[in-house]
Amino acid sequence: MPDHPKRVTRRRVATRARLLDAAFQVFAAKGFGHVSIEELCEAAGFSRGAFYSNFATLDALFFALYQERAELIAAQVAEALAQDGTGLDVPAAVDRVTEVLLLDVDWLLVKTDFLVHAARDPQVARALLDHRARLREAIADRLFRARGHTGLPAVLGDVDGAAHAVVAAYDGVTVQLLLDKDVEAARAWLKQLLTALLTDGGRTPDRPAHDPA
Amino acid sequence: MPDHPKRVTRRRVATRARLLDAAFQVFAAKGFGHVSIEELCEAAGFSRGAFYSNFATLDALFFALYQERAELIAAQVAEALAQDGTGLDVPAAVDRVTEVLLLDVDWLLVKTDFLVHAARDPQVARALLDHRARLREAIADRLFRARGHTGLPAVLGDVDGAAHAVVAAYDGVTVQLLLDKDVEAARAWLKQLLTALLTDGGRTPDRPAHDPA
DNA sequence: TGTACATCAGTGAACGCGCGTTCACTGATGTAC
DNA sequence: TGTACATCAGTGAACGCGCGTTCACTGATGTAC
Repeated sequence: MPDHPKRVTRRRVATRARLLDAAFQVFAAKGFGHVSIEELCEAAGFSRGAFYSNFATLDALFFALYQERAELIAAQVAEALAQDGTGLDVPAAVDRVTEVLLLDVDWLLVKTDFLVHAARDPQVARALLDHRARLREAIADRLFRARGHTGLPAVLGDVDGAAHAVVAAYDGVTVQLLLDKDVEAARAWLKQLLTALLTDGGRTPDRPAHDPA
Repeated sequence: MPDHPKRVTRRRVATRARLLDAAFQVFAAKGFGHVSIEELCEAAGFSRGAFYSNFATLDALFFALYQERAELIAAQVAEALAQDGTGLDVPAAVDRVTEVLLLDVDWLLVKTDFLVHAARDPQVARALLDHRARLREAIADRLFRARGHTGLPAVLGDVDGAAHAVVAAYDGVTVQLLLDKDVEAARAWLKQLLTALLTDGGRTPDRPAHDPA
């Protein structure tokens, strides 16, 4: 790229990255809204001027942070879903996705902060909804590949409905996890929920382990 | 009660109530963490001194506010569940509970603020977990009364597992509602989810309306 | 590869305001007779 | 029911700090030759 309409020095890139990394840590620990620009800069090892040189407001930084991390997670989920190309082994896919989605409690904290932020700003909500839609599409595609091999409960409607349900289950389990901080229980619980939602009832007489958390 | 170990004047009670009401409005509008004591007092029509006369910190007020409202909602849910004494008409109970739970978006906003707050403070998390446990118990009781008449999917484990699932579905739908603000869609969607979770599969060939939001 | 120059990115001091917190005061409320 | 008194609850001014924001400056980085 010998074309340089706007030079972006590598120094700048590095500073921005360090600011975002520090922001993630500090936001996770104290919550967006309880973090001052001063604090953030100190955590990143910069003076406050560095912040203003890179972002207009704390909100802008938070938005950039969310975009970056959300992209990353989305890619990981897509990978976990693509892994088994045949689309036949739904339980295995559920396992893999569950691992990815509930890997990092700090991310869930920051994500939830971002949710309450978005809930009060339509622009931000738009971005979050878009991201969720992409996630859902990836899931729906996967379920579509598995159709016929797995009986989706008709009450959920079609494959899109089922994808919606998966996301809702994820969100629901996240809430409990944020309170009890028990990642293992949350994973087991999410797997159970997804199984209940994606298979047609599972009225097997033998019961799996239950009552998580 | 002629016994007065600590006089609580009615003036004090009224002031406290007005502060809490104002707090609910302002927190819903701007989010806890973006509200100053100054702002809150102005909204309530008091000077800042009034606040300090009634609460030690903003956190303390928020906690009191949550307790108060949560109690109220819990009572409403319990009522909605008790309404049909026989315990046979589960779909009707689902409808009634759905109405109550998704009645007030402002409450969902405040509740979610409280969640992110609780996620970073074990004491507060404890209170929230207790409240959720009470809700779950009420639901489990109700499902227990309906046992035999409705086939719970075995994957969820027992009645407690199903109650857990109901709460998770509620939380999941709440997230979507906070973003798209479509209460009607959220209600329809929650009903569908609960139906899928509480009945054994519903593999009826005719599909209900689907793909909300 | 080296040097001279231009531009950029982050520094850190300075300013000022918003707001948390305190407290002496006073009007309101409750009590005693 | 009325009056005098005591206590309480909210007032609002004052203090000061934390921090958002700006900006002249300088060391770092990139460019040209």
